[in-house]
Order: sequence, then structure tokens, then C-alpha cells
Amino acid sequence: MPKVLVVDDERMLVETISYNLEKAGFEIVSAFDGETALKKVREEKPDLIVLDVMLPKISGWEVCRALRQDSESRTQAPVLMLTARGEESDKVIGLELGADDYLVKPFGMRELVARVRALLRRSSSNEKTEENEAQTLRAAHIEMDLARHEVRVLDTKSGVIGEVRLSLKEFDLLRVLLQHAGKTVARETLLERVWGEDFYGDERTLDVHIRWLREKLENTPSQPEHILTVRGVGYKFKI
Amino acid sequence: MPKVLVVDDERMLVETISYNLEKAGFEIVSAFDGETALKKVREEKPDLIVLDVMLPKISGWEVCRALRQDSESRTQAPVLMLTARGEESDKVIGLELGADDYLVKPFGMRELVARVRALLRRSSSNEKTEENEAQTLRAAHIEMDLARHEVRVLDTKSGVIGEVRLSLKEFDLLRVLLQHAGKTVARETLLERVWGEDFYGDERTLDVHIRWLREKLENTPSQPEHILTVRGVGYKFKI
DNA sequence: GGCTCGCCTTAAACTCGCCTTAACTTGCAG
DNA sequence: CTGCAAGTTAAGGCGAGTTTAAGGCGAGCC
Repeated sequence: MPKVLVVDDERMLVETISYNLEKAGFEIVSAFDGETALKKVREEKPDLIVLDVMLPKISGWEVCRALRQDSESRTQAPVLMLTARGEESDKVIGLELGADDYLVKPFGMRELVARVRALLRRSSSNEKTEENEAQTLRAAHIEMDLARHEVRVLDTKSGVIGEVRLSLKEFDLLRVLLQHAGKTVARETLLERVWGEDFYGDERTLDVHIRWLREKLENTPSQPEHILTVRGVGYKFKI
Repeated sequence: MPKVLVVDDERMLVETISYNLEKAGFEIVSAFDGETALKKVREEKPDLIVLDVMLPKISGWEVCRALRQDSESRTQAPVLMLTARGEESDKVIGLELGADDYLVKPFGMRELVARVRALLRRSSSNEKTEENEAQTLRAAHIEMDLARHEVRVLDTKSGVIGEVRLSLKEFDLLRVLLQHAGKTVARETLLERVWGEDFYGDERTLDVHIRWLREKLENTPSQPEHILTVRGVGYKFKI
């Protein structure tokens, strides 16, 4: 259950927002001024902050900057700014200072909830990708998470993402192909990169592993759409 | 200073994105529709493209496909797609068509900048490892992508670009001809370059392969317009 | 240690694309 | 007109790649 901090000096508005977000399944913490807001951030460690621009004492902008720059109250949590007028300059300043989205008053509660959900979804998927900066290779319907040694396949029809189990050699082989995505990789290059300089085994080993990759990644392994043979040269991953 | 092309029909969003990317040290080029985008890609050769899915006239998908497949506007630059909803099917389509990452609206500028940096870092480290600079030979209506081992033909009438499947020998033969485009290449030179120094087979073999090339590349194979015979000497590719 | 299990390699039969050869035809050049 | 270079077509076979299965090796587990 994600925790949301709502910051606004109009208490009725905070009530309304809190009610709606709670109904949507979030845990709510609130603050009516900037100073309290920063304190609550430190204490409660919310997953997202809804922040009004107009606040007594410290303005919303300053709070926003503090959230991004102060050593004390710094947080990765996304910030949704509430602004009175839709002036672009406001938007620019907000994004400038590290806000992630903004909403112009008056706004509907359904929209607010939708944006909060969107921001949280993104920030959580972000965490995943940023931790292992080791990077993910993407091409066509394939997604390789190198750090986690995970491979996901996107089913074109259903849009479902499924995880595929690959053995070590299969994984290495696919990685080399994807690193050169689109280009043809010579058989000997593949053997060298995956099996090492000193592999004096049967060349057919490569073919067999290609076969297995096709079985796991292609719709019709015998008529591959992505892992293609370039006769007399090697293989290529067609995007 | 890497150059980024920002494509979106919401001008204010382009402004915001441009502002933030500039501040992060990028040079910005922008376009508000797909057609202009493709033109700018050709003219400005950006290092990365931020591309909205929803565009007037040509959709973002189509632009994306063009960036990967059209001979004119093809580029190695990574593509970051902006999509309105976070539907998985969108993601699938995008990656299918060769996008490298995608971002769901609304998104924060910090996230955008982070992703742009990540993509560029990846693509530049990619370049380093790929010594063989993506070389393409072009002449008349033919385009040879040596790295991919692909050949495309531009149909003069319809303007359609079609991929042509060539066997290894056909490919090598065409490459030698195109490398000397316009000039006559002696029969023995061709035999040597394609078949190797030590080929003691039938001379007719060369003719047969020429025939097959003509069949695949000429409108009327028996009255070739490009792959011409120079009697007593060899062949030449007329531009 | 012995056991199971998954992974890699090797083997071997098989398919099919590609190359060569052959044999005939065309057509240019002297 | 004649000869030779090149064109054309089809058949054949070689070999690259496919595919399936079996064996062996090593890792992890009783």
C-alpha cells in the first residue's frame, strides 16, 4: 500500500484529496505548510508527494527544490505539483525544480488519482531499471536484463510479457546477437564470444543452441522471424 | 555535444523538453510532425530521437519504422518513444518497430533526461565495440548494407523499397561490381575477388551468377540496364 | 558418496539452398 | 558468314544448416 503525502493549506481540499486517494487504496499523510511537509517527508518516507504551489511561509517551489536538493529531506519519490493557473511558466519552473507532473486547479478527483497511479507505476518500474544500470538490451519483442540474467518476451498478439528461462550459453549467445542487433554476426565471432577463443569442439554445437533459442523465442521455430540464418556467414537478429 | 531531435505536435511540450535537455547539455532540433521529423533526421543527423506516438498525418509508429527500414531516413540513433497510456501493447508495438525505450505520459523531466543519457551512453559504447563502421554501398536503385548482409532495391515506378535475397556468391559479386561502380571489372578480377585466387572451375559459373543477379535486380534481365556486359573484358555496373 | 537433474556436447540422419557443370542457344565482331 | 564470347536453362550433387536424440559431465541435494 503506497504512502502519499498531501500538502496544501486549504484544509478542505486536503480532506477531499485524502478521501479519494484512500478510496483508491493509498495510505495518506498530510501537511498544511511547507515546513511540516519537509518534516513529514523525513519521518514518513512517502512514496509520492502531492504538493500545492501556494503555501504559507515556504512556497511550493522551495519545498520542491528542497525535496530534490537538500541533504536532509531529499527523496526519490515523484512530486505532483498543484498549480492555480495553467501558465506554462509555472510548469517549466516546476519541472525545472524536479517535479514530475503537474495538475492545474480546479481538477477532477478521478484525474488526480489517475496521475498518482501513473507516477507511482513509473517510479517503481524506474527503480527496477536504475538499480541494475548494467542495462537492459531491447530489440523487437525481446528484453534482456543483463544484471538479473532475465529475458522477457512480449507476445505480439496479447501484449503479455512472459519470462523465458535461458541456460547460460543460450543467454550469452542471445546477448551477442542483440548487441549487434540487425547486423550479421559471423559464426566464428559467435563461437569466440560465447565459447571463448579456444573452442575446438564441433561447430554444430552453435547450431543446436541457435535451435534452442528459436524454440524459446520464436513463434514458429522452423520459420524464424528474428533469429535468422545468413548462409555461409553466420546469424543475425532482425529487428 | 550530442544532438537530440524532439518530435511532438504539442508545441509546449516540445518547449519544455527542449529546455530541459538543453540545460542538460544537449543540442536540440525539433519537429512537430512526422514528415518534418524524417527530413530533419536526414539533414541534422541527430544522435537520438525523442518521438511521440500521436502525431498528425504520419503516426509515430510509422516514423519509427521509417527510421529503421527506409533507405533514405535510416539511422542508428536510438529512439525514445513517448506514449500516452502505459498499455503494454503499445510497448510491444514500439519495440517491435525498433524503438529502444519508451516513456509514458505524463513523465518527469528528470526521468526523461536520465533515460536520454542512458540511451546515449549505451549507443556510444556500442559504437566503440563495432569497428566495422556500418558501410552501405549505393548505386542507382541498389543499396547494399554490408554489415547486415542485406540488399534493397528501389522500384523506379512505384517507389517501393523491396528487400532482395541474395546468396553469398551473388552478394560478393554485386559488392565487387558496386565497389567499382561505373567502371568495367575484368572477368578474371571478378573470379579472383569472389571465388578466390585458386578457382579452376568452369568460366561459365561467373555468367550464371551474373544472370541470377540480373534476374533479381533488373526489370528485364535479358536487356539489362545496369549490370552490363563488356565483351572480351568483363562486366560493369552502370550507374 | 551416491543421486538426480539440467545443461552442454556430440552424433547422425536429413533437408534444402546454393554452386557448379553441362549442353544448347544467341549474337556480336571480324 | 563464321567463330567465339557470352547468354540461358536445367539437372545434379555437395555441403551448410536443421533437427532430434542420446550420452556425459558437473552442480546441487539428500
